[in-house]
Amino acid sequence: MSQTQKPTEAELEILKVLWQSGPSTVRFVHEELAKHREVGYTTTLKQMQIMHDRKMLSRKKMGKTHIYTAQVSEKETQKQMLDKLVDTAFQGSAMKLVMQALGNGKTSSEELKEIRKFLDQLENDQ
Amino acid sequence: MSQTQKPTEAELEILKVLWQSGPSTVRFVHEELAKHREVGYTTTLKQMQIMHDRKMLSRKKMGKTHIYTAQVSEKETQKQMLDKLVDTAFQGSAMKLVMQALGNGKTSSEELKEIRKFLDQLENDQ
DNA sequence: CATAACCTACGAAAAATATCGTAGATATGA
DNA sequence: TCATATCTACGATATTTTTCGTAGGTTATG
Repeated sequence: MSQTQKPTEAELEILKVLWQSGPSTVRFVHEELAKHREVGYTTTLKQMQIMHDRKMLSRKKMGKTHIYTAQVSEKETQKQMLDKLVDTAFQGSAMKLVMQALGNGKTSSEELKEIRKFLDQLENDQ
Repeated sequence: MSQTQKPTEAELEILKVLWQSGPSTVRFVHEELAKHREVGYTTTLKQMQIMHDRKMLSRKKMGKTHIYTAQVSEKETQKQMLDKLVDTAFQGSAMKLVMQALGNGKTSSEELKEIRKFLDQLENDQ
């Protein structure tokens, strides 16, 4: 049920691309990464091969290239990272984390409304 | 203004102890860590010495031992880690993160009320 | 067909983290 | 005073993560 392993920094960046854009070639992922930082093509390739070994990515041969697909779910990963953060940095209190997250003023009032609705649902379920 | 560096895994565990218990000796921190996992005393010592070198901890000699104090603030670190998480795993949306954080049903209705109050404040401020 | 433009696989090195052994200093107390 | 316990400092080693060079294959193009 639980995730095999927590992704490293570099792995997460790759997953992020795949989550956003869906199944992709190494080339594509690489170009996305290269927009933000200096990195060699073979670095990205190797990274993705390793992730494939670790079953974090699946792949399928299409002509001469491979199409990679994320095998760890975005939701699961989010949950895992979040739980960990709550535990290590927020002494187990999701509330503290939430307040900190909202406290920077970057969340629009539309989004705040959404959250309110969500709270309503939560309380009804109890 | 911003933090010097993001703490590593092991560093965070040490900081956590110091945040919770205040200025402490290596011995004390070590015993706390050892409650949760196998680790040698000199490992903790070395780790804390390195953190001292990196200015994450200050220290003061008391008799033959040192008393270490966290020099990075809990709030700052939380904020930094959170921002990063929002950015890398939640596509920049604090709302998504918040919902995920609250969605596991572990937050009490008292806490949910608190959050509601907090939302009120936020919206008033706008 | 030759050559350029891609692609993969593989191995290895570099860099960052984490771990621990040993030695020497200082205090404790039998 | 001598043995024991507890610290620190230092240096190495181990482990994990990140990076990239090189070789060899396949496809597209002149």
